[in-house]
Amino acid sequence: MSEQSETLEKRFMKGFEEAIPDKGTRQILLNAIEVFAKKGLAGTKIKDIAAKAGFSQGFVYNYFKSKDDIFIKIVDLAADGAGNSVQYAAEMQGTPYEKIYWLTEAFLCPDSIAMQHWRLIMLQATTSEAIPEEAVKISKEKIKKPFEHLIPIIIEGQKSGEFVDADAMTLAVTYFSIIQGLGITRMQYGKNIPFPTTDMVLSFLRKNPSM
Amino acid sequence: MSEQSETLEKRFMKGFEEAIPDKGTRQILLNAIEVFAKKGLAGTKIKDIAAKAGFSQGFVYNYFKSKDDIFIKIVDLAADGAGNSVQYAAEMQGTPYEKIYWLTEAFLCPDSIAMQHWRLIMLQATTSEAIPEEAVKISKEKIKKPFEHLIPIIIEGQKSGEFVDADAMTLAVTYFSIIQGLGITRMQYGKNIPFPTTDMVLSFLRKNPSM
DNA sequence: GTCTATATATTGATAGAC
DNA sequence: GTCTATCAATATATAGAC
Repeated sequence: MSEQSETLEKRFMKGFEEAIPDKGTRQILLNAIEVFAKKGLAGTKIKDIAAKAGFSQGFVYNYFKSKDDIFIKIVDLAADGAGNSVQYAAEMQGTPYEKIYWLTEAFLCPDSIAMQHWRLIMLQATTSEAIPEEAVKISKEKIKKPFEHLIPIIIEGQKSGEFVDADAMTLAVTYFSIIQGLGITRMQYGKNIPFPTTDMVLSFLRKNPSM
Repeated sequence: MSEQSETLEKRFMKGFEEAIPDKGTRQILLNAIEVFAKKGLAGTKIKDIAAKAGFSQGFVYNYFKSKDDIFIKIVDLAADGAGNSVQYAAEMQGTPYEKIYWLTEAFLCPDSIAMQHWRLIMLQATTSEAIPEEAVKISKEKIKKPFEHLIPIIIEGQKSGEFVDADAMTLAVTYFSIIQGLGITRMQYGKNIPFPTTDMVLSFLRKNPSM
């Protein structure tokens, strides 16, 4: 499991470095992700980000023209990351269940703190009203991609008889909702809380769950 | 379903009126709940709350001594509300599955916008670092009650053979995580998104799901 | 009771020093 | 390149007017 989710982490970081060539910009973004996730957009002060990145407050403005700008960029990257993860799973070798199993473990891996941070930021972008319009627009647009890649996997599993015959979109919504909820629980209570097995998480999807 | 969840709503409001006898204080709190849920603590300005409640900005300070104070009070009420809901389900007549079925419908009822607002505020209280210490303390303390009331239901269902034989605490964590995730999805996409049936939501819990 | 006006503090963003 | 100093804007909380 850890080997596989390292692959996903690496994939994330590789895409990140390609999208953001400049090292200083990356340094600010990486630190801003964590602060935004923990304090929210309005609760985050430029000083917090700067301090965490090891810069002075004013220096941040050499890289970004505003706090909103940093946030929008992160929402953009996070939305891409979610879509790419599912696409990666869709293109794997294996049965539909194996693909979703792998994806689930990658999403919920307790060592992928970064993944939970991305998700909390996407959560703000989709539930908060105190968010720049462009961030809302981006997240609405890019949220489609995970669904577009997950639904074919679900349909394939239904054809092979592995998965229940409910509406595929409903199952996809359910899947991402459950992932979201469990991811938040991970953030709240950390590593050592009783946590369901991946098989248990996915039992809503399977015709004959093995448990 | 709607009849039953009205009961839960009524229960919420009744407890609320008992806890907050003063009408003006309630008026501010009820409006603050919605604004805090949508904008977060830091993103909410006293002016927003005052405007929504139909007061001037300064007038709010006749009822509360600070913004943090309002937030802390709401966290306290929300945490109680969650615990009371599960307690109410535990004390119902019926099989364990019927109790959890009813609770799930009450939690996820698309007309209970208030319920989703409480949950978003509890989410802030448990994931954000930009939150008054007392709110954190209260939520940590009161989060135990829902578990204390849910676990006996689960164990009862396991004894009767309705539920799977996994660790009861793990099942409870899974249950609340799923509720949390689905509740957020409801907030994000509203009423008209494809949504799982309650039976589907609870299939992780049942030995022989009927679907 | 409720509002208006204001003092005080915080912070986002700029510009100039080193 | 990076920081310090500062301006301008916004918000909290208070206090006094009606």
